[in-house]
Order: sequence, then structure tokens, then C-alpha cells
Amino acid sequence: MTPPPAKKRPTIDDVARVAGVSRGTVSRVLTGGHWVSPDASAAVTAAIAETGYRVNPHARSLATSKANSVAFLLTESYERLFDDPNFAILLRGASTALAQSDIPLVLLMAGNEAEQRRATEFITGGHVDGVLLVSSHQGRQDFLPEISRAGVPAISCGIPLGFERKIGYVAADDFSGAQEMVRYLRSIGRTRIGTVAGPQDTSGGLSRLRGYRDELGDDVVEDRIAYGDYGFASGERAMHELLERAPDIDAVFVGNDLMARGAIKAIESTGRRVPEDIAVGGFDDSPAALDGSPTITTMRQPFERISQEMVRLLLAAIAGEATAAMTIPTQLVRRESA
Amino acid sequence: MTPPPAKKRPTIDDVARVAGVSRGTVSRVLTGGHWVSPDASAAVTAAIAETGYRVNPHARSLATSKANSVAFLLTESYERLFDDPNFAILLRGASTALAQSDIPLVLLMAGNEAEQRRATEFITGGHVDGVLLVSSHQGRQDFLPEISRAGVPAISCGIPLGFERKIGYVAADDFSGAQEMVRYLRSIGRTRIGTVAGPQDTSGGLSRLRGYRDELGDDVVEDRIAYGDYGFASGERAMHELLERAPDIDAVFVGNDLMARGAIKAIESTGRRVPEDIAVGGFDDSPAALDGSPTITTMRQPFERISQEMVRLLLAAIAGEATAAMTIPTQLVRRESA
DNA sequence: CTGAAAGCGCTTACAG
DNA sequence: CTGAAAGCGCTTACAG
Repeated sequence: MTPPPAKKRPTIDDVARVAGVSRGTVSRVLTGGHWVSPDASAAVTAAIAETGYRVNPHARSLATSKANSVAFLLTESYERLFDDPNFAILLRGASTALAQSDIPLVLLMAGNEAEQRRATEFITGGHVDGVLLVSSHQGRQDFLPEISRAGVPAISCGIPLGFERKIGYVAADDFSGAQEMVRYLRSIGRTRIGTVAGPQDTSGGLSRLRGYRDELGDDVVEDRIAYGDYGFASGERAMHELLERAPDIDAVFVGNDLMARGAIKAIESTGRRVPEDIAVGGFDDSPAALDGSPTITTMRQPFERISQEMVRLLLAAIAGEATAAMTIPTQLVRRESA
Repeated sequence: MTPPPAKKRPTIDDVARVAGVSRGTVSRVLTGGHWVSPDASAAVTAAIAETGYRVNPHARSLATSKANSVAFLLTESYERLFDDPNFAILLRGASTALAQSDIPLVLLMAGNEAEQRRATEFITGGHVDGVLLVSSHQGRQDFLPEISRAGVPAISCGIPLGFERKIGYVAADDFSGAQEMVRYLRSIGRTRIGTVAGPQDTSGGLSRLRGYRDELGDDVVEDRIAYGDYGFASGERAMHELLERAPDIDAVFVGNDLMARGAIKAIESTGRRVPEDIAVGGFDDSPAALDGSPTITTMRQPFERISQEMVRLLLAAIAGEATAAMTIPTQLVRRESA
């Protein structure tokens, strides 16, 4: 009945006093309500409402030694980051999935080594209970051993090259997706199919090229293969290269949509038309596939699903379950470019 | 000299024991090193290295009642979010600037009302010391009063419509930028200049249209004004509308680059050419201005600068300084579209 | 089902 | 400059 102290935030003691119970009982209803009588529970609930009580997250974390938060660690060069909407989609998906469990997302951007050190420091320092790893490039993962040594669970987006067996991951089925795109291009009558492959130190870049090779089998012609870095400009450049080396190609499978946009620009700049002269297939189904002309036929990566599964696996790992790896199928989306 | 306890993380007590000083002294060097003798300081530093001690952030936060973290609150529909790279750039800028002070960024995405409630709860719950507000649309800010009532400092990106006087902000000079673009279009000989304006419940959309009107003065023709929502598709649609209503326009100022891409698609689909028949000026200098053909002449918004200043003002506000508002000039970037 | 008590790991006046 | 002590606000065995 005593009104809570003037200025300060009410604490658990204030609630206990108002409810006429002990601090322990208040804490019990706060942490799940088990082993509390209905009467006590009701009194506490009322007292919480009356006092406007909110749990102090730091005190709780100190007592439980759980941070109740998760890190989203992005180790990617900044250029890629802004160019590539996939990251934003992953971020949203993860944030939303975590919100369901009332767990905030701490965003850690570590594009260079100094930032990676800082991020590692932060993660192993007890600020978070686990980490969602989004770092496509190999070699940007020197911190992985340190994190796992510290016992902080982590789940990777895409196969963590070199750590496949050490940390869990969720990846799109890049290999089969690439196969399917090539198969599709053949099905519409194309016979000289080139590719602009993504970076070969990423699992996606690697697997998609492998899928392309596998599907083509004996029809693979090395001159029809060029490489980019997933950026728009690199797609444009690689396509010019391809047109020079193999001017007779009638289709090209490009490692992601953004490079596909660049490739289309290159193709059109030589007076050829898409898809009439050269059909273009992309990968991702990112906004880049839609925002421009022609719209791009592509393999859809289910990023919402991927981020959801990542969160699910991470939460499970934090709860002590064994980690796991999963692969999720991609889906052909037909549009104007092929 | 005693080795630290086996499994547990070393605490400040372990350090004190190894260094042969009291806990208070260790804490003093941890928190700045003032009022500590050189000898003691050296001993503590050595002990920290020896034990591998790391401060427990929760314990520190509980004792100081400071969270040592800052929220980045994004209240924007998800579609916009992925379409618009500006958010990513702001995010990066803020993250980098905060990292300098060793302050992590907690990302809060609140696209709908339920998420906003949750975010407000989180912010006023003591999880963070301040918030960077990125929410262009008015009406998405019902939570502002509650946050300021809780005494949590906030700095807005762009003018917080309806709260101009209550919370600090950093905004690009949209009005002058729009004026300059129109002036430029005139300087290259265009006389019938239309505009695709952004959403009129955002300070940017509002001010840019105002700048357009102001610069044109008596030459404003209402039929040459259409509206979009900053998305690609809306730019395309609005441009078609404009071409119907005012087929003789020879230039168009579009409220952002992404809509400008859509407008270009619309223009070219009618057989007209950019910039020969219709010159197109955008706003932002986002990747969309570069990733496509033709590249877009635009007004550069200095987002790195904006995010830096936001962080600076927020940190100052957290430190108890009075809040402030600042406006930063934009810059014309000439490319192919005009 | 409930209360009293110890403990989580730090910081910060207070004396000296 | 330094140590002893109180305090930050919670949780969780432990008895009952």
C-alpha cells in the first residue's frame, strides 16, 4: 500500500512490499510463475501494474549469467553490404524471429581486422549468448576458433568453409539451384551457356559454379567462364570479358542478380538484346532482379526461411542442444531475361 | 601468484589477489586509472594479462546503471527497408562511429505497431542509454513521447515531424538540395520540369517538393507533379502518370534515386530517351544511381556524415549536454541522366 | 507454496 | 593513493 519511492524506478522490493509477499515470490512469478499460489501470483501481478515495475535487465543478467541477447555478426566489406540487399533481408528475418522470443539483436559489423578483433572481444566478453554469423568470404573467419573456445554458440549463414564440422549452419542449396538454372536455360533452347561465377572463396560462389559444371558435363567450355565479386560493376566487366572470349554464347548463368544486372548492361552496350540474343539467369531473387529492365529470371533463395532456421538452431544451441546443419532448396522464378 | 580458479571466468577478485592489491584499486584502474599509483597500476595491468580477466558487462551496468549501448530504432515498412540502401549506409555509419567509443549498436526494427510497443518497452526498460531514430514517416512515432518521458535521449535522422523542438536531429538540407537540382536542370536548357515527389508525410518528401516549388516559382504547373512512395515501382507508375498528364515535359526531378530508376524505365518504355528527350535528376546518390543504365545525376546526401553527427549528438546528450539540431548540405553529382 | 539469505561481479563514496 | 564496506537489483538453492 505504501506508494513507491518518488523518483527512482521501482524495484522488486517495491513490488514485494505492495503485494505483501517476499522478494523471492515476486521473482518466481517474474521467471515463469511456477511454484506460486494463485493468490500470491495475482497480488504480485497487481502490484507490478500498480508500481509500473520493470525488471532490470542488468541485474537479471548478473544473477543468471545470461545476456538474453544475440549478436548478428557481419564480416563483409562495406561495398558489398550496401549493394547487396540480401543482408538486409537476413537481418530483418533474424530480428523478427528473435523478437518472438523477446531477444534483442546486437548488430556487429566487422569489415576489417580491427573491427573483427573488437567484435570477438565483445562476443567472448559475455555481452551475448550466441552469434548469427554472416560472412561469406573465407579468411574472414579467423575469429571463429576463439569464439567457439569461449563456448559461445554460433550458427553460420551458408557453409562456413573450413569449419563445416565445428559450427552449425543453414545454407541454400546452391549446387542444385545452379543445376536447375542451367537445365532451364537448355530447356528454352540455349546451347552455348556461359557463366559469370561469384567469388571462389565463398561457399555460394563455389557451389554454384560446381552446379553449372556438373549440369553441363562434357559441354563445359572454359572460355565461357568468367568471375566476378558479386558486385554490379564486376558483373559488367566479366560479361564484357565473356563476350570477347566467347562471342557466340546464347545464354549466361550469373552468380547473383546484381552481377546479372551488370551483365545485362554489358550485353546491351554491344547492341545485343536480352533475352533474344543472350538469355540471362541470375541467383538470389533480390530486389535487383525486379528493379530494372528487363526483370531477371533467377533462383530464389528463401532468406526469410534461412534466417528463421538460423535463429531456431541458435536458440537450441544456447539451450544446450547439439548443433546442426541444414540445406534449403531454391526455386526458379521466371521473368523477362530468360 | 595463486593460479586463477579452474573453469570459471576470472573476476576482479582474482585480479586483485594476483596483483596484491584490493578490489577497489583494480576497479579504479579499470575505470580510468586515476588515483592509482604507477606501481599499483602496473601490477594490476600485469595481473589482468596473466589471468585473462575481462570485465563482466552486466555487473558493471548494474553498479553504474548505464547500459553502455545504444539502440538504432528503425520504424519503416520492410519493403522500403530492403529497397533503400540508405538505411544500410546509415547503419554502417552509426555502427562505425559508435565502435570508436566501444559502444555496441542494438538494432531494433519496428515496422508495425506491435513491434513498436516491444521496442519502446525495450528502450524504456533500461537496455540502452540512448536511441538513434530512423523513421521517416510521421505517425510512426507515437512512441516518442514515451521514450522522452522515460528520460532516454534520442536523436532523429531527418526532422522528426511534430517533435522538432522536443528531440534533436540531423538532417540533410533537402530544401536547398531540391532547389539546386531544379536550377541545374534549367541550366542545361530544360524549361518544362516535372517532379515525382516522395511521400508527403516525411520531412524529406515534403522539403524536396517545397524546394522544387520555390525554385520554379511562377513556372510551377500542377500537372507536372506526381507522387511516389520512394520505391522503384512507384517511380515507374508516377512517371507514366506524368507522361500522360504532361507529355511535353523535358526534365523531371525525382525525389530519390530508386524512384528515378523506375521513372527511367517508364520513360524508355514510351520510346523516349534519357537524357535526350527527358533529363532525369534524382536524390540520395545511393547505389541505385550507379547500378544501372544510364547512371543517374543526383543530389548526394552525406549519410556517413549524418550518422557520425547523430552519434556525436547522442553521446553528448547521454553525457548530459543539451540536445541540438543540425542541417547538412547536399551536393550535386553529375552523371548520364541529366 | 513461501521466506530468509547468500551470491552474481562490479563501482563508489568514505575514511584514512 | 588505498582498503573495507555498502550497494546496484535480481535469482536460486535451502529450509520449512
